[in-house]
Amino acid sequence: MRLIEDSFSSSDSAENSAGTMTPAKRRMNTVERKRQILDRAIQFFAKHGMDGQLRNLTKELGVTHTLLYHYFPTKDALIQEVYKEVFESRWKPEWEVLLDDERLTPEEKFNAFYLDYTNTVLTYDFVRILIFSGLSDHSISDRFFELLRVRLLPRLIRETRKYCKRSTTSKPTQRELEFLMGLHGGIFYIGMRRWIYGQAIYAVESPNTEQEIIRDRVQSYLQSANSLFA
Amino acid sequence: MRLIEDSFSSSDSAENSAGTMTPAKRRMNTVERKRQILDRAIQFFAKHGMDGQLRNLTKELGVTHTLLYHYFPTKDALIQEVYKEVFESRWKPEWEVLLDDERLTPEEKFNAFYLDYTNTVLTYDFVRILIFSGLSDHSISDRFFELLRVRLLPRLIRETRKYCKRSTTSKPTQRELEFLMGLHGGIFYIGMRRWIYGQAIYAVESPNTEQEIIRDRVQSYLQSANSLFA
DNA sequence: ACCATTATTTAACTTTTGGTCAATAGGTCA
DNA sequence: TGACCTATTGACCAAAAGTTAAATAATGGT
Repeated sequence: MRLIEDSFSSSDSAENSAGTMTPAKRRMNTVERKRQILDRAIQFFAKHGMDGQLRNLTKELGVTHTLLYHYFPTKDALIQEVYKEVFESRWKPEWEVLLDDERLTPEEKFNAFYLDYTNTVLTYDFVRILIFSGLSDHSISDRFFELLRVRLLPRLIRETRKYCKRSTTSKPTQRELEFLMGLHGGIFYIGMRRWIYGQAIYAVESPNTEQEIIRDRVQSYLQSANSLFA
Repeated sequence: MRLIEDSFSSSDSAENSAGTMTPAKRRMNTVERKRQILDRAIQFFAKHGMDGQLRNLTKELGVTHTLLYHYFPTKDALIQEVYKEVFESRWKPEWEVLLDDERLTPEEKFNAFYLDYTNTVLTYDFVRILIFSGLSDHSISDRFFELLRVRLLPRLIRETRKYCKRSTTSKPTQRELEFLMGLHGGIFYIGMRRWIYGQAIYAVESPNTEQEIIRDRVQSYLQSANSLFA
């Protein structure tokens, strides 16, 4: 009796994000279920932090919390997989290709890159999990910044210098890097406001506003770099 | 026996932040102890988040966790006081005075303000607690941004317009505000890198670097505003 | 249709943690 | 010194939360 009630009240078909109405498969195959758990865990931990309770997470899945231990040895193991997933899936190698493209001007590169960066990195999941990570251990935030430092910043500095018609051979100075971080931080702050502080910023009604904002800032950055580092 | 050991091993004199070596007063007066608890709670929650355990907090104080309930009715009450303390003690009304000062140029105002803002707001306690708050309920982060929105941004926009020799009467446009948020966010990001991601940025060896960084960015912002909103 | 496999659940254990309360003891004042 | 006040503690509780192990029931292959 209780069994039957439960399997109805908390089955997938009800919870299933209003619309896709899958017929509440009783038993999933391993890989599919694991995927499902991981996806949901990303959203869940992004929302509640890594202290979120497994029982609440599995409730969203319509499953008992003990089922998790069939797929992940421990909560921490699950969290590590969440980190890995969020972290590794978001970095686009294309960015490096884009920034190395000979046919584009520095300005075009900056604009294209930051627009795409905003859309792929500055998402709910990524921003929040990155910051949750930073607040506790620095496990992923460190790795992420390492990517930034090695793959991205040198290229952006190089393009900045190209724009200013300066030599691109010498090592970036601290001052150049800090000035660049002003632009970069200002753009990351867009994600902060949106996903941490819950601000609307610019509404859905104007999708190209974002592009304008970035264009303004990039232009400002490049022009000022030109006069600062002349 | 156990009693005696405990009162030695975890007494104040040991934990007492290496240096001030007070002789481990057995019994404090109410107001003094409350102050002490609150101060420690701020550091503690800033470090571990609001989910930090009371037993760990009081261990740092060399006191049983039940003592907290002598001073605060509940954990949440303590947290509210922490919020209030951190939040209310950091906002300086002088900032508004400074920005309204007739004798300073816009550039001087921006530089002076953001330098002081960096030093008072971008501290370990403040940045982390603000973000912890933003990640859960938005209780303080909302209030803080309200201050920003009402007391600060209009003044900064006004000064920006003055710098550009434009009329300061009309309401700030979305574009102006967003451009300003680029500067503001870039500066807040300094605190993020330092206190969330644990980056060194510029080391202690060069204390005036911070001033240079801000100066560069402010100058960039104002000059670009001039050309963007001409 | 039956059996082996394994996804899933149920029940139970353990530790953690916010909170209560009566008992203890440090400090002060007469 | 003795008595009162109250800061502080120790024992305890109940709910929360991670983890385990055995029982159950889909599913797929023969």
